[in-house]
Amino acid sequence: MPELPEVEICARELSAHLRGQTIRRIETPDNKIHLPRDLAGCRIKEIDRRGKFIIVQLEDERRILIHLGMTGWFVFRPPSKYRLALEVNDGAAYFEDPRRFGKVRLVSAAQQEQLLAELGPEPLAPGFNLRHLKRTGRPIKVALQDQHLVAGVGNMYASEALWRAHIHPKRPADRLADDELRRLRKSIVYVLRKAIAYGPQIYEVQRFTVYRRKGEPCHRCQTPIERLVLGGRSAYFCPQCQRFDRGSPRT
DNA sequence: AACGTACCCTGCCGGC
DNA sequence: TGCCGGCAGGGTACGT
Repeated sequence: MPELPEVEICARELSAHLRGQTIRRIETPDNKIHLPRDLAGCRIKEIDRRGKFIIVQLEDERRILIHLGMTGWFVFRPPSKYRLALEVNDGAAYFEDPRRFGKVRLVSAAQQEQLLAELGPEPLAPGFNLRHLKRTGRPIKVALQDQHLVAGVGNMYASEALWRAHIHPKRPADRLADDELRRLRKSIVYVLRKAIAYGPQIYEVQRFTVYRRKGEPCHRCQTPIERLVLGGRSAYFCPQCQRFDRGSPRT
């Protein structure tokens, strides 16, 4: 499940292969992806990321906005099945996405601005903080995954960051103390940065402390990890380290 | 407005 | 061994 780190790595790889190149041909075998043929001849100026979106900036100020969905990623040699091929003068990028939840669309600069304006702050940008989460009473994990509140955090890194910060996923966001929010902010930045540091190997070297480890021992206290469903999504946590009724961890 | 839920889609897992 | 139902899980659209 691509979240901020995976999307960041994907964007960097795309940049390495496509930046400065001119589009030669676009192929969209998937009937849910539509890109105009006239993109051929257009030069790719820059590739950026905002939240979980990849932004391919074209020379003519149009942008290809890409969301990887759950199973999307790019490869640079033709795979057996792909939803989009972007051929450039020196190479090509192929969009693989078995579950087809990914989205690709061409937008104007103004449309991009409008779409991405609704995203919350970037966790890795300077000045990032979680003070605004005090304005919602939703469970903290649900709030963290709301892209309007924090951009780029999804199910796995939300669980990982909450474990690291000793905070129960169900705690109402508006009842977190200042030091808890501070701890959580640091934990988010830590888990995201660490994942990005893995680089393209991320899918092979991913090591989770709680995510998908139900029943296995907590890395800190050996208590079996538990799973609960929040906002229709799995939350993994250590019932010992992340008490619902106790704000602060024992240090 | 804010929150909960169904849906999209397909690979994979467990049960029989 | 093989089949099959159900689940996971991003975002979004919709109902309350």
